[in-house]
Amino acid sequence: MNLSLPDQSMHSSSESCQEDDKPDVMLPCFRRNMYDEPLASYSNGSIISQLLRKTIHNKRALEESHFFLSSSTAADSGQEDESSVSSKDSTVEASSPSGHVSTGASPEGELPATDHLQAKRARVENIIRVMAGSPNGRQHGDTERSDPGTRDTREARESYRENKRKQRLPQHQEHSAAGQVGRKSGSSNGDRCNTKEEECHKLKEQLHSMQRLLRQLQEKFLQVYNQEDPEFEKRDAANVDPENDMQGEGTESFYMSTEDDFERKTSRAAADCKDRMKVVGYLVHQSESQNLQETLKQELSRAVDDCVDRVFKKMSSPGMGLTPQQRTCSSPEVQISITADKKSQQVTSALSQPQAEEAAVKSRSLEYYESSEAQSPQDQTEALSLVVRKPTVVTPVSSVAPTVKRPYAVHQTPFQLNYSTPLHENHILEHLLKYGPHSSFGALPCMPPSMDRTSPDSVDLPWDTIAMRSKVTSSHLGHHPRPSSLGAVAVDNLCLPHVKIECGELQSMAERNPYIHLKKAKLMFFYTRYPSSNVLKTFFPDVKFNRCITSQLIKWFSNFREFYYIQMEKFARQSILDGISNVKDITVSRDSELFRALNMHYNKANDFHVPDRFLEVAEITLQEFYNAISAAKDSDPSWKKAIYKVICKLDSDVPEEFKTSSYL
DNA sequence: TACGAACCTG
DNA sequence: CAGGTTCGTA
Repeated sequence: MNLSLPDQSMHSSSESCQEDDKPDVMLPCFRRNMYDEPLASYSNGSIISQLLRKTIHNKRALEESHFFLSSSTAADSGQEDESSVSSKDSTVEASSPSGHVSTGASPEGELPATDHLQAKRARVENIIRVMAGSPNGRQHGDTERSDPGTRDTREARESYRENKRKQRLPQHQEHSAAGQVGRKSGSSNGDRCNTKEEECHKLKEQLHSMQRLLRQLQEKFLQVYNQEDPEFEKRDAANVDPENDMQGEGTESFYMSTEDDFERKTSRAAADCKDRMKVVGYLVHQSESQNLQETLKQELSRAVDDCVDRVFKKMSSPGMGLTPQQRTCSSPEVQISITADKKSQQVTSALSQPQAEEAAVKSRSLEYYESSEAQSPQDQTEALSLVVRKPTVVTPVSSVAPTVKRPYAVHQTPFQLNYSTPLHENHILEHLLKYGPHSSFGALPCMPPSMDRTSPDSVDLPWDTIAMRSKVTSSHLGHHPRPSSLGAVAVDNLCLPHVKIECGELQSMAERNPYIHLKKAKLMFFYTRYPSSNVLKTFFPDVKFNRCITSQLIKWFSNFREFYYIQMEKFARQSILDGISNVKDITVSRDSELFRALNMHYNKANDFHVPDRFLEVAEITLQEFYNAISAAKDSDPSWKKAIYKVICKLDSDVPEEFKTSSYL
C-alpha cells in the first residue's frame, strides 16, 4: 500500500483533489492497516489469550512438534493467526512435514483424554516459558535472513517486494511491529526478564479476571434464555457440567482451559442461542410474540419520534440559515456527503446532480451548505455543493427497446417518485437511530433503492457505483437490493465502519440521477474529443466546478478517447489484415462495425442521433491509423501522437442544446 | 518542477 | 471508469 509513501507519485500528476481529500481518502486503508489486528484481538474479548496463542504458535513452530495440540486449539490458532505474518511465515518455514500433518489432521477424538490434558499442560508451561522470555526462540526475521538461498528467485523477489511493502507501512505500525519483535527477542537483558515476569503476572491476573467475567456473562446469558426456556436449562446443564468436570479442578486446569474454552464456550453459547431462536420461533406462544411485537413497536416508534424531534431541533437551531419552509423542502432530500472518500463523493455529488432542479432552490441550498461548511470545515467540505434535489427522474435506458430510436428524446419516466421522500426521511431517521443525533450526517447509512435494473449492463453504471466499486465488493449491491428492512444493513454495518460509509455512498448513488452527466459527456464526445475545461464548464452549467471535478470530467474524456483510439487501431489493423490496400477503401458508415462499437460505447441507449461529422472524424482517424500502421510507424513508441495531433483539430462545436441543463 | 496527456492496470 | 505511473513540455 503506497499510501504511506508521501513521495509516491500519488500526488504527482493529478494533484487534483489534494487540498481536500487526501487524508480522508487514506482513511479506510489506513484504518484497516492500523487497527485490524488489534480490533480482532479485542473482538475476541481477550488480548491476553490472543497474545498467548500467538506466542505459543510461534514457539510451537520453532521448537519441536511433539506437543500435539487439540484440533480445536490448532484450528483456533490457525484461524486467528492468519493475520499474523510472523506466525504464518514461521509455520511455513520451520514446521516439519509431520508437524503439518499432526496439526492439520488430528481430530480431537483421536487423542486420548490424558494426552489432551498433557498437551494442555505442556502448553501452559510453554506459555510461561515464553512469557519469561526464553531466549532460544529463534526469531522470524532471523530465519528469513538465514535461508534466502533455499528459495527460488521468484519467491525471493516476492519476499523482497514484501519487504519493500513493509517498509512502506505507516510508521506507527512499523514501530509497533518492531516493538513486538524487540520485546520478543531482547531477552538476555535482566531487567527485561523482570519486567517480563511482571507482565506475565499481570497478564495472568487479567486472564483470571476476564475468565471470571466470562463466566458471569455466560451465566447471565444462560439465565436470560433459561427464563424463557426452562427446558433448556436441563439440557444445558447436561451439556456444560460434564465438560467442566472433565476439565478438572484446580487453578491450573482452570487456567489451561481458558483459551480453548473461551472459544468453545462462546461458540457453544452462540450455537445454543441459535437453537433457542429456532425453538422460540416455533414454540413461543402467540401472546408472547404479540407482547414482543407490541414492545418492539413501541420502542421503535418512540425512538423514531425522538429522532425526528432531534433532527428538527438540530435543523432549526441558530446558524442553520433556513426558513422552516426551506427546511421542509430540502431536508428530506439532502444528501450531505461526507465520506471517507471525499473526492469521489464530492465529484459524485456535483456531477450527479440532476439538471432539472430549479436554480433558485439550488442557490439557496448552496448558500446554506457553504455556510455550514464554514462552520465545521473538517466535517463538511465542498462535497456538499450540489446535493439538494427534487425527486429525480432518470432515463430508464434499460426499459427502452433498443430498436426504438428517439433522437434527442428524453425518456423521463418517474423514477421512484412515490418513493423518494419517505426514503430520505427514513435514511435520516435510520442514521440517527444508529449513530445518534450528534453523529455526522455524512455517512447516512442507506439502502440502495430498488432500482429495477433488469439488465445492468445495458445501463451506464452510476457514477457512484463506479466510484465505489473498488472499495466495496459488488456483493453489497446484491446484498441489499431492497430498502426493505432497516435491520439488514444495520447489522451488516455494525462492525464495519468502512462498509457503513460506503453504504452511504450506495444510497446517495442510487438516489441521485447519476447518469446524466456521464451520458451527456459521452454524447458530447461525438462532437469534441478534446474539450477544454471552459467548454466543459459551459456545457455543464449545473455542475459546480472545482479543480477536482474539472479533472474528473477531463478524465472522462480521456477515457473516452482511450476507448476511441483503441477501437481505431483495432479496426485499422483489421482492415490491413483484410487486405485493404487503399486508404480510400476505408470508410466509416453507420453500418460499420466500428461505428457500432463506438455507438455502443457512447450512446448505448441508442437514443441519440450521432452527427455525421463524427462519422467523418472516425473515418479520418481510422485512415490515419491505417496509414501509420501501413507505414510501420507503429514501431515508434509514440507513433500515435501524430494521429492525436490530427484528430484534436477535428473537434467541432457542441450544439447549444447541450448547454441547457434540462437537455437530457 | 508542475502540469497534462497518454498509458497501464484492476 | 478510476487510480496510478510514465513521459513530454513549459
